[in-house]
Amino acid sequence: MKLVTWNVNSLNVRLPRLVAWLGANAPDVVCLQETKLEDARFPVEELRQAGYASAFAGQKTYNGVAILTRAGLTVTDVARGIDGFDDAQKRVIAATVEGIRVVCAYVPNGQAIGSDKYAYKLAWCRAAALHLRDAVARHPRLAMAGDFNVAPDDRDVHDPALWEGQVLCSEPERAAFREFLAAGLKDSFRLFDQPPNVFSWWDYRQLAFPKNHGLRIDHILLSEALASRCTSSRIDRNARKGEKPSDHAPAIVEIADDALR
DNA sequence: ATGGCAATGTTTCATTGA
Repeated sequence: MKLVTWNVNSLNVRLPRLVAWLGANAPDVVCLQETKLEDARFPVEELRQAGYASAFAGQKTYNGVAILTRAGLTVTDVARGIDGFDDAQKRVIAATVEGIRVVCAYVPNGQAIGSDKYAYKLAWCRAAALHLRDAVARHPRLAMAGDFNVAPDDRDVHDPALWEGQVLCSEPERAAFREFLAAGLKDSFRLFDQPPNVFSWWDYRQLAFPKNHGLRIDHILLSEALASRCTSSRIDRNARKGEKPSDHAPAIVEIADDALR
């Protein structure tokens, strides 16, 4: 199974790029963030023609998440939001695909240390980690994929001194990320030897992408049962190139078929 | 010290993102 997460920064704008990428990469499951579309405007038919079924939870302008599954895969138990956490923002959708629980998450950005949005981010992460513990207990084969808006450690930052203590890199955010791992998950990217300076997001400004001034903030976390059967984890930097890219690149894992069902 | 860029709707600017 090939599982992907991609913050598309507006599905309306990025649909042609997404459809082209699906055709070239043939993933089985795709977690999307920042669709920025109300459910009534979700491009169900266009994606169906591209060979994918859609489950989604969206809103106008901000946020919005979706899980796409290759036609023919069995999808059950679609759930939206975090149990016990009342949140108007559409940031979580989960579904069971071929026996694997897939949680698609768009963690709040946090804006600035000490801001209301930063407090919301930390509260959101606490609630999500709590919920995750139950979810992993119920679903031994679980993948949490999304835009975590946290660079877990300095290897994930192009200039750690510049970013030290800043939002996306602050210690409370990194501790929140470790709480996700403590729920019983592994950062799939670090299951493998990786080259240095691999990132998933680059600012649109200041030629950040050509200079590779990026952060690795998009992650696929795997429960033990899936981590042990994961054969690769990488980021498709090429998807950040060309006209009208998202500022994020997709992260991709492959899981051996014997982990399914 | 600050803005740089992109997307959206409140649209010819303000807000948000990261």
